[in-house]
Amino acid sequence: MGEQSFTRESAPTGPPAALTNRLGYLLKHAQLRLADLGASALAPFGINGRECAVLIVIDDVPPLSQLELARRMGVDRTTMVALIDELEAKALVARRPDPHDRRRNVVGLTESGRTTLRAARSAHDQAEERFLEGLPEEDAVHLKRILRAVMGPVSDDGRQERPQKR
Amino acid sequence: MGEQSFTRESAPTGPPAALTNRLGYLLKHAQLRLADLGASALAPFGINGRECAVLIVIDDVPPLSQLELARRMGVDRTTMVALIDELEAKALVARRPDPHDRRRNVVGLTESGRTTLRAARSAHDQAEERFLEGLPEEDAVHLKRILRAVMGPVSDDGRQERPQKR
DNA sequence: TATTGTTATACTCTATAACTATA
DNA sequence: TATAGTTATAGAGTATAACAATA
Repeated sequence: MGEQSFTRESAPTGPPAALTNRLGYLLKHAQLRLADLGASALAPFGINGRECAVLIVIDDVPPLSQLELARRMGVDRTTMVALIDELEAKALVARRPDPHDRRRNVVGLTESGRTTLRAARSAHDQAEERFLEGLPEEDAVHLKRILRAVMGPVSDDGRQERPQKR
Repeated sequence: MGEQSFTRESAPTGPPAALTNRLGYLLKHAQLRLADLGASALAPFGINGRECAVLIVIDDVPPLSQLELARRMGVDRTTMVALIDELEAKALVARRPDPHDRRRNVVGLTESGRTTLRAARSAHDQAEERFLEGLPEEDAVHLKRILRAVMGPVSDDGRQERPQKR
């Protein structure tokens, strides 16, 4: 690992306040910390945050092809192929050729996928609670509201109206 | 580019609310958006966010070796070598061998580095304002305060007391 | 023997281009 | 001719291991 020994006078000093007080630094590291907690929470289920997100989308919307799924999530279709490969190898999703258009694969959750998603979601929610622990209840609500506001107007189906990346 | 044509009935629909309402999603995409704005703001100065962060740390703390710099920023020393290489090629920083310990390189800002940092910092601050525009003044303050709170107690010199990553 | 800077290497993540099969 | 899925390849970004110079 990092194996920092700190044998000299140099204590494990972090970045200066000039850096850590910047909004960009705070956002990035808050995100990293939550992602870390989330990854630990999901690990027992053999999935990572990204795979969990795919499961959520598949679960939430009507049956979609890989390409539609990729567009929804803002990743390109080659990335989606690998993602579905992984999830199919874990037997959490299944590809079915669309009988109406044999070029397309419709992707759906398996029974195991549904139960895994339910449990994973709950574990991830607990991680989120740990992330927020120590905050006054109202601050947790504030945080989500403010983040939604800076992300710009979002239509009913969750579509962002500002250009999104990734 | 993405060249998504949407020739069919499928409008450019985004991820469903089941995903976009999660704190992890909001944090990640807020961070991506600010990073994007920041990158655009810094581009005219020929540096990226990470390089700007290095300049800030070099500017803010007493003269440090590459290794100390790397520790401060939570990157490993091989990454710091490449980072300093870049910044030195742009004549923004200079390596000086430490006369007291000839294994070490003390890194400092050049005159050009100082003026560039000043201008870049100001441009980046403006990007941050654009990111927050549309938010009530108090929400912007809330956001920073809440993020600082979830990041855990931070000592005077900016050192985090919880384990940090990256 | 340990530490600093360096280089070479590998690994992850993602994007681009090209191929196939279908339409 | 265009589209969906796939594969191969290349590019960032970052981590690990090994090496030279110095302590």
